Amino acid sequence: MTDPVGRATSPLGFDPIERAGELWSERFGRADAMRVATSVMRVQQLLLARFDAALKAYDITFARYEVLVLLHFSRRGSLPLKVVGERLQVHPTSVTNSVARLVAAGLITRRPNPADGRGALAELTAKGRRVVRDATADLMAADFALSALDEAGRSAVFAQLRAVRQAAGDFTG
Amino acid sequence: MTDPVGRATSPLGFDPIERAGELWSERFGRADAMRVATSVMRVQQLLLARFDAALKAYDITFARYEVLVLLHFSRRGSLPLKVVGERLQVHPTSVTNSVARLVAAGLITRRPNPADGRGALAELTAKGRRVVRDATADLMAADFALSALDEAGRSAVFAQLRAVRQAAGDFTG
DNA sequence: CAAATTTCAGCGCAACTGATATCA
DNA sequence: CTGATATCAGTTACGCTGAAATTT
Repeated sequence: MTDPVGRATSPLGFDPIERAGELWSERFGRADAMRVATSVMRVQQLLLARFDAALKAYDITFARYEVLVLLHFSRRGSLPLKVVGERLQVHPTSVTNSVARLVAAGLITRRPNPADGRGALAELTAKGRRVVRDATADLMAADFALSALDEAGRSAVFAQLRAVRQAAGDFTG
Repeated sequence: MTDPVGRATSPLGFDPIERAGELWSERFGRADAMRVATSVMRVQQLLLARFDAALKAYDITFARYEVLVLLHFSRRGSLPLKVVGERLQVHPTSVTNSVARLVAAGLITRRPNPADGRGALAELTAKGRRVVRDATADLMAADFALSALDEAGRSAVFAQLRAVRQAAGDFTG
């Protein structure tokens, strides 16, 4: 039996990544990069499980929540699907899929883009707007599962990961 | 058209997470937690895409690579499936699946656990050992896609994420 | 007997490929 | 015409649930 975080019911009595790092040093060499990479993988898994659990009350996944937030931020509450894909860095077919499900849930509508006959616009409904606000309040109340980090830690992690993203070509800045 | 990182072909001219943080501050309030959470999600996606691309030469996914590394670290090159699941924090059914595919690829074998008739052992084959070593050399040569981080940055990120993992109940230490 | 280990069938989500329709 | 936008069908990977078989 496991919990929704993909973890055996009883936590390990030691840090598995630290342990892997020790063995890695003995066998392969420097373990610092591997430890960071593995940590990112594991924390992503933990956070996603927490977020999806919190969002279950609104019947949306974290990926769909991100779409709602993006639309909420736009001036008119609507955006071309292309822009959604660019900003959220998701595949066009995934955008199509997310949008279809959000439409089915009554949280957004879609209509042709008057400015470009090829494209479509996704637009928040009143219900969608309520859901973004309520879901966001819940996630913020849970501090995005990051209460273990103080302000300095948050800034540091953000800055370091920003450098990784930039080096990977995510954006030019 | 997108690249395997799920990103539009041309990178954005600004940091989408930083931009989201600004809008978040205006609409919702403190954005520090959201920025860290979103960064972790995005970096995980980037790293995984890089790793999977590097491992494609060996026809394994990163998840399966992790199984091979774990077995390589064990004294006999074999471990009960249960231990594999605990250490890698993956669901029992996912272990079954990974193991089946690694067996099919000739990288491990499985046999009943002599010490516990209920369980099974996964054991590295000679080919599996070669693959772990070669794949590891490739990933280390690529510095796990983390060359943007210096040693202080790596230590900081690891320590901060470790606190998050611990707070989430991943291990007691 | 109850508990542990693993498998199996089936579902959901998301990324990806390749092909296609439509429009700039 | 080309390139861009988006959809659709189909594949794969992986996590999860619920049920079952086997053994402790």
